[in-house]
Amino acid sequence: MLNDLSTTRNRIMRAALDLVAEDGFAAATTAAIARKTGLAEGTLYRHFPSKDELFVAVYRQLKQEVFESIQAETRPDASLRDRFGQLWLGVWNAYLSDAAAFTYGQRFGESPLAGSEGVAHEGFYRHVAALMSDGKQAGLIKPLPANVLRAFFFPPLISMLKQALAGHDWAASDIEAAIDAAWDSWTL
Amino acid sequence: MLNDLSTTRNRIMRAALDLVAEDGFAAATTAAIARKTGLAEGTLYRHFPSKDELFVAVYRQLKQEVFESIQAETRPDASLRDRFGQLWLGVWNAYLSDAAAFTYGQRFGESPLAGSEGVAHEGFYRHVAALMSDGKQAGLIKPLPANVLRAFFFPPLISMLKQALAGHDWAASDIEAAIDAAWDSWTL
DNA sequence: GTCTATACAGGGATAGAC
DNA sequence: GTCTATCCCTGTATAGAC
Repeated sequence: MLNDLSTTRNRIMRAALDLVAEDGFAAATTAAIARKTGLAEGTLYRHFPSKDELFVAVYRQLKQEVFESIQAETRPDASLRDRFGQLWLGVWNAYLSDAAAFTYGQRFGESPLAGSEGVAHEGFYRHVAALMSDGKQAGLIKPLPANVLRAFFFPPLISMLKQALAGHDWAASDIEAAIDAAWDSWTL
Repeated sequence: MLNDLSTTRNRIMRAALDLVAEDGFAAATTAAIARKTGLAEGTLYRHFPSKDELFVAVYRQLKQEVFESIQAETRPDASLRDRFGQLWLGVWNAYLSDAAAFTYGQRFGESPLAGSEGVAHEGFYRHVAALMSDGKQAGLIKPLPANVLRAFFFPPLISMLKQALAGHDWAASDIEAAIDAAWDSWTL
């Protein structure tokens, strides 16, 4: 995620992301970002109007790239259960490949900057919504509100990701079991 | 939570909690805390050695009070399913009664200050562990690692709480359904 | 125990030369 | 586009009187 460092703008964004992931927003000062990129502080303001807007731009880019990465791993013609598993693993793999990006997302989400910003990508919600609606129509999935079902999909996944990125080495069987448990929470 | 305002120390802690909940850690400056309590900035340092230690003290107090509140709502002699539901509702009610305390906990958890600090109360984990172990022995609950099962208990609950405190009005049936879904994710 | 006053550092942001 | 220099503000923390 955010791995194209060919432009100065992108290098600034990546530096901001890494600093926030390492030591939080308080540590991601303009001085620190300038030092990490090798630029002067003044130069940052040629690329972003303010520090806050830089942080928001990073978050938007992050959401977009995670969404694209997940799209690539998903086959819409598979069975419901397989689509469910593919989506779960799509999110899992996307974030597992970039711990700093994951931590940035978590911290941004709890920061006041998140207020105006949507938490997840639009297309992403549509993706999950389609899965739920197909499953309800097939009589497989509980007729519950979308936000109840979502609460049993993403949050447990995020919780396990946090542990993975904190050093926990999940067994493949645990991953499978987690997908099963999520599926059990959704189905009749 | 943190509602005993009889001492200056407690009033400082509550002010810090409220400020962080309202606008994040960056807004909880010594000046803001002093203003909110009606004290002088210098006085804060007669009660806490540093601002960081104040924040940590608030978090510890919070964990302790949530734990006690949950203990009060739990009957150890009930059925497994009932104990499960009581625990779920215990956490739910504890945080629902104090939105600011909940938000403080979330923000603290994503801040670098959380690094050294345990996320949950010790007695709390023991409580959940007993539930799981009894359930596995009874052949009711899946023989999965504790951290997998926990991922399907607290994170969905927290997710629904966040929505509730953001203004969403959950139907009683949704709460019941959520507890059922969590139970389904745990059981064979 | 609480106040006033202040030291000191570090933060975001801008001006203007190159 | 980038750098240097600098402004101005705000933040934490301390000293010392009351």
